[in-house]
Amino acid sequence: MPLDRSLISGLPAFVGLEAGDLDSILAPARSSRFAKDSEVFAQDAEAEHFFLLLSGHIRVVRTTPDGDQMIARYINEGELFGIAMAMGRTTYPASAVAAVDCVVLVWPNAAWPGLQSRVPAFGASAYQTMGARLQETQARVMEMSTQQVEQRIASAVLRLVTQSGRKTSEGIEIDFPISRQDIAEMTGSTLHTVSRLLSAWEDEGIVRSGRQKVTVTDPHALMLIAENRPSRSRK
Amino acid sequence: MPLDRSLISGLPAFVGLEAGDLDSILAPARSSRFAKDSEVFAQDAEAEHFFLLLSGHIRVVRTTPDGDQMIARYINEGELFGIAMAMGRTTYPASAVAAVDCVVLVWPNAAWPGLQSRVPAFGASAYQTMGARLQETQARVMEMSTQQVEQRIASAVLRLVTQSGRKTSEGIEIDFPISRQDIAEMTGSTLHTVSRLLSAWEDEGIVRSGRQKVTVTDPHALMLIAENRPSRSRK
DNA sequence: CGCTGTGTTGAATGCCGTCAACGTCGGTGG
DNA sequence: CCACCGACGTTGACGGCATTCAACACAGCG
Repeated sequence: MPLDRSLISGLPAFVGLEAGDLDSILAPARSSRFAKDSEVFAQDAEAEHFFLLLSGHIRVVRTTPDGDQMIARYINEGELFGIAMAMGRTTYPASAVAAVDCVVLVWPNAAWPGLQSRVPAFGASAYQTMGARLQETQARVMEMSTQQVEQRIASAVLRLVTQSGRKTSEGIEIDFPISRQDIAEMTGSTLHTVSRLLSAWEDEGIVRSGRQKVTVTDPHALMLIAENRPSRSRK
Repeated sequence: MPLDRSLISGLPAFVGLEAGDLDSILAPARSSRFAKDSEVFAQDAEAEHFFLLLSGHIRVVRTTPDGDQMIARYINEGELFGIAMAMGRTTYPASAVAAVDCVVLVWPNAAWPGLQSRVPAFGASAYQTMGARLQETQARVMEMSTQQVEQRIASAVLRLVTQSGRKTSEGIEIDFPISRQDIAEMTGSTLHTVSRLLSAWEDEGIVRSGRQKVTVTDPHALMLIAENRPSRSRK
């Protein structure tokens, strides 16, 4: 049974496309479910598909030859990922793991050239995604070069709540389970340092956090920390 | 007088293109010279052109709001740069400065859509470039997260000599003037640390370096350092 | 009811940035 | 030609930030 075009018609990447275009895009795709903690694709594996996240959250992880891990990014609903082909690669540069139960659209790589010529806006969208990621990544290099750990962690938490936040009665909560270790791997730090800082922020009333859970109650204060502009009453 | 297609016919980005395609590419371009230390474009300026480096070396520099600088990359001969448009940007995310006297081809942004549809290989080449840079940048984030300063600096020097090296009687020399400060800004370090390490390596016979100049005499030893596999006779 | 994954907190170590002083090279102008 | 000056480079001493090491607490699950 073919996929319904309502699946993707609302996505920012595809606004303004006609029904026929949407059908062309969906024709070679199938949808697939991934349970929490299962792997969508593995680093260095032959890239045979590309993906779009319909629902859930996905963690993109890179591992060094000697076993160190880092989280390259989190994928949000509606984003393309695993587009190795658009980057001119034949293998995936990282692994993708479902942070929660996920539903994704999967295309075989072979569909890429046809899609790109038939629906140019689709190719453009992929390149747009790539450009955005290049910018983010460069901003991250800059952060790592010039900022201290506390500022980097504050920035990372802020990015997470703005990109994947959910409003609750207490503040804005990160929408998926995330451990101290995860935040450490995003910021080039250690779970110990992250734990200490989150505890300190909790004492100051900026965040509330628990097991695999972080809620920001005072985003403005966090922003000041991220920009290294100490508010009054900080050491 | 129109530009001659021999200017670009030998570039890896354009191999296999027909004469007509090359002429189409060159038609909207003009060539321009930039003296050493002059600025090709400025960070945050409106992006009105994109560029290809015909000869020389260009330093791409990002500056933070509070004045910290870092070197995002060096552009080598034959590479596209300043392709903000392909990334969906309207301003340049960094400044570009001639590291030596340079000759560049300059296209107005307005030429982009036409070129891309008339010579699809040209657009593909730009996206290829963008993909390569995304990979490099991600590798750099990884490096900064997991490696110590000595390894990062060793990697940076190795990249410089492999991408922009020139063989001399003593070893492979970086082909343009580069200071300790420059290397520090590439690695998120300080000129002091860079100086100390280069001195130490010189004592071990791995490099020879002088004013704005670095020559690697034992690339293999440097590689061992970059991978943190200490050779014998290192502390 | 133990076991595993997660989180907290204290103490010690060490890398590397910061501060400081000096040396050296190359260009420039008198 | 020489004196001066600024940019670049070197080296030592010190100290702070964050990792490392260690021990414990707590939750969820089989």
